[in-house]
Amino acid sequence: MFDKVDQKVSFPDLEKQVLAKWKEEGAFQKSLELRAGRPRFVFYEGPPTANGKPATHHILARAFKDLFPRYKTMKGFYVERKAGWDTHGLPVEIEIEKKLGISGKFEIENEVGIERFNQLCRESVYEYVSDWVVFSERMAFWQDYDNAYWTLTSDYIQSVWWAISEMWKQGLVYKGFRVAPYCPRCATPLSSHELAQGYRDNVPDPSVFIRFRLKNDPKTSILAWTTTPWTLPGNVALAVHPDVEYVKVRQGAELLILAESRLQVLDGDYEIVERMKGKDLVGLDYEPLYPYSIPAEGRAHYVVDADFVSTEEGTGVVHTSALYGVDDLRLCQEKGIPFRHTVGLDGKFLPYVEKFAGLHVKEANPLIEDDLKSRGLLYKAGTILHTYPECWRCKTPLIYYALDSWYVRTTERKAELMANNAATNWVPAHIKTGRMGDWLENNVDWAISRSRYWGTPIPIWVCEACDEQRCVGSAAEVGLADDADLHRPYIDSVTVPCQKCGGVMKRIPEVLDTWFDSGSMPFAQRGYPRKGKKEFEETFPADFISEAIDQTRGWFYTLLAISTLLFKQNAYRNVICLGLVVDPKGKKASKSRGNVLDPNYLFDNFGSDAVRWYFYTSTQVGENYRTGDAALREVVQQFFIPLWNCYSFFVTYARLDDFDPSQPQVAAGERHVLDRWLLSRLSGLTEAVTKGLDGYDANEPARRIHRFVDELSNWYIRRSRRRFWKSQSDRDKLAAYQTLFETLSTLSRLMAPFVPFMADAMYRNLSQGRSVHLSDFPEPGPWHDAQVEANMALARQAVEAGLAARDAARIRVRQPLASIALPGQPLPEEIAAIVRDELNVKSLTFGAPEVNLDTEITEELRLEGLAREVVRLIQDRRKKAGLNIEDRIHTCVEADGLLVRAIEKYAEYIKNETLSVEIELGKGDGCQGEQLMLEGEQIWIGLKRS
RNA sequence: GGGCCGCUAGCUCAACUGGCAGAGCGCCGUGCUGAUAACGCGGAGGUAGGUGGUUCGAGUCCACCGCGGCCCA
Repeated sequence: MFDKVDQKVSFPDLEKQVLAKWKEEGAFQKSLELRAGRPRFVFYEGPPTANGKPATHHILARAFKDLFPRYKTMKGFYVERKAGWDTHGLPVEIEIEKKLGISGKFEIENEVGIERFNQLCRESVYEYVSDWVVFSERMAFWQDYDNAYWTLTSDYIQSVWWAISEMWKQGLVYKGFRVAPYCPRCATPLSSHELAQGYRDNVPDPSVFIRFRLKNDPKTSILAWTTTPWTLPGNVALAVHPDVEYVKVRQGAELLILAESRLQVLDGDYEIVERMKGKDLVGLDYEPLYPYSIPAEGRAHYVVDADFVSTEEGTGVVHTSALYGVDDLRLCQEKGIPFRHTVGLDGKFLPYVEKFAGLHVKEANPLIEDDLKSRGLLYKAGTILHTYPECWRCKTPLIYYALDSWYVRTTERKAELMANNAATNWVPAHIKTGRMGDWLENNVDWAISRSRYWGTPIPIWVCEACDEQRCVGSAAEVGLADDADLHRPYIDSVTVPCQKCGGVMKRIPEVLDTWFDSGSMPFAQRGYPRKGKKEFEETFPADFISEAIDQTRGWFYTLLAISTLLFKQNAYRNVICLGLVVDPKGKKASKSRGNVLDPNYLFDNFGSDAVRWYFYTSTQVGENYRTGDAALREVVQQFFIPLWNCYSFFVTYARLDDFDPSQPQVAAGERHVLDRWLLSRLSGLTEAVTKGLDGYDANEPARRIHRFVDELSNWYIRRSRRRFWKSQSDRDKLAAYQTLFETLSTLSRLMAPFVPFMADAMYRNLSQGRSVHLSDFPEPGPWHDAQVEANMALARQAVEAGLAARDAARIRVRQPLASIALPGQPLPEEIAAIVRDELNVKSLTFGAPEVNLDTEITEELRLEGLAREVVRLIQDRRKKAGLNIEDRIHTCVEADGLLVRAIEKYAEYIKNETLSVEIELGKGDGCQGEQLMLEGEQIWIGLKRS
């Protein structure tokens, strides 16, 4: 016997009940035990940073992360789901700086101390973990939180160390320069994350045009433009675009070279004397502005070609200063141009830049202009307003500045990276060759070091005496216990003897890019290679990962890079790359805009299944989600309520009739055509959902399920209602129950990976309390019947045409008519009967050239129509009186003329339809009733429970 | 500045390889209802972001431009 189902249900409440049951039963654990020893399906959790609260976009990623493991579990795989927490990095540090009311390295090191600072960072990452667990459980994201990996543990850090040491052994780790936005006041580089917080519009800056005199022809100058005169003492080259048109122009006594499309920057008249391509200029030597910028050896101060040169502004010639621009540095490295710093970490010119030594770069700007002007090298100067980054802490304008940095030489393995990417299944597919492929195509060496505190310390020790370098791969190698805290500042004081000269080796001060931590998780989550060798080998690479598109250059890349370098393959075979959650207008959610959706609000108002379903169905994967109340309300109204009503309809009648699902099945061939049709559709649905999920497509399967529920509700159940309702229990009724039971049972299993709560609530009641998540995913039943499906489609078209014809004739459907003729081929009688019933006509013929409805209402038809009206009124009263569906009643009717004749003639019909034991003419004793109008005549209808 | 994605009805989104522009919501009219906070039928609502091109034929392919988003610089 099925439990009673409330037709009015609160989905959020329902979910909480199911959640409680899961906890009580240990459902997740059971689902794992059920598949123990079975082939694995490997999922990797991309660890969220644990020091912030979960937000709505986390529902999106977790919805997809949960879907496929659930599906594969039902398909018989063992799907371990190890949770993970990303615990290091700048966001954590910044939060602590805010809490302490400090900012910058000076205050951290000298006022707080690294020890206390890192202790606070460590504490802060635990702060939100319980929020995350509650959030994830609330949305049915099943994960093993008890065995989560934490990137801050010694085991994890040692695995990461091992990874770096392996790269070191391959000669892939080196020290070089890295240009970053740099705050000279705070003496620290800023991450892109910090940079994004501090752009300011309309910042005034100098705009200067400089003559670079050609060595072999001092009358001719190349004209270059810059907004940072302070970088001019560091000039080492001029860059031109090889394919752009340049011109040499005469102005008075001098000749100037610039891009033809930039001639507008010249003051006064000019005469073009020569044209050339950028590539024709390449190799020309020019007189250096200053003698400071290069070491003694190597060739500098000549024209080079560069693709990044644009002709949108300036002169089409880019002054290149090596250490003060990202492109500049890359170009000089590519071309082998030597360089050295002219400016120190304090933002002041170095002593050997004699003219400007000790001056801050901003102070030096006008002096440099003056100096060049006095030497005749300044063509013109002015001021421009542009958008320029400033330090989010102290509002100091940032400069781009090259710092020492440690790199991994990923460019050396670019071909392998691209091959491994090409072998990976990306969903959507365009990411592979598009965003990801493009990123790899333009791969630059990975800058892995950060001059910060709360991170995995880089395990490189350098000899103070002889500069010998050593990279270690475990704590033991530097004499530490396995469980030692390997963070700063403790690790900073660990020294090792130099094997080369016997001197003292000290660790470099940097910590590791946090992305290196998370990219190491395939092995570091096991503590590999010191531990977990077997587990790692069994679970590498992952079958499936999923995150949002912003991870292309984040986790998706670092997993690929690290695995390619260490294991010569990608760490994942299939990846779903999700779009972003935006507001209903397509704008990114942000606190300042006030358009952030609170996940708990969504869970409480719509239920987490509804939010999940919305993410699966609303748009193609990879697109953005315009998420708001209206979209979720629609999901509930369009899908969840109709589905629930199908289910509650079944349970209501199955209880009344004591339906027993274990009875012998009525053979499919003996069942009503509606049953055969529905089962055929169900079989097709099962096939399509399976195929879709096997291909990592959630969208099409979910949309198909939605369409199926619509057909189930608005065609099968609507047309089958009377079969469940009728009082005699015959084989047809049994077949209807068996069909609907099979359908709901299969449907709940098909839906289980998508909407785990709803599916479990349904399936449990249909299966004596067994969780749907412990069941097998359905296989398509042997019911496929293309003919029945085709005929039913024709029948629905026929109904559509017939109802339109009735509407055009202004005859309501309740009024029976004699006949209708429709175009097309005849349908089998069992299906034609459905059409007749739906159209309420006595006879249906096919083959007419157009729809032909017999609109004549004979007296006999009229009486029958009135009888149906009376039935409707009685039913309406039953409902209003709050009677149960199965209650028998005593009905009293008072009317005249045609109405009485209709009631008398169709008394049996009316009694049968309304469960009236008796129809009494007149206002009988105890009947609650009211006076009504029917077809222009008075009628009094009353009833009482019999 | 570069790359990728998107732009189709008032809103949210469909349409396998080029072949008569669709659905849901909303709106108007109407019908139906003892499963449904529903449902049916009809209707209004589209220069498919813009401009060119390829083609017998373009929402679909190509080029350029615009707007939105993400990433990189």
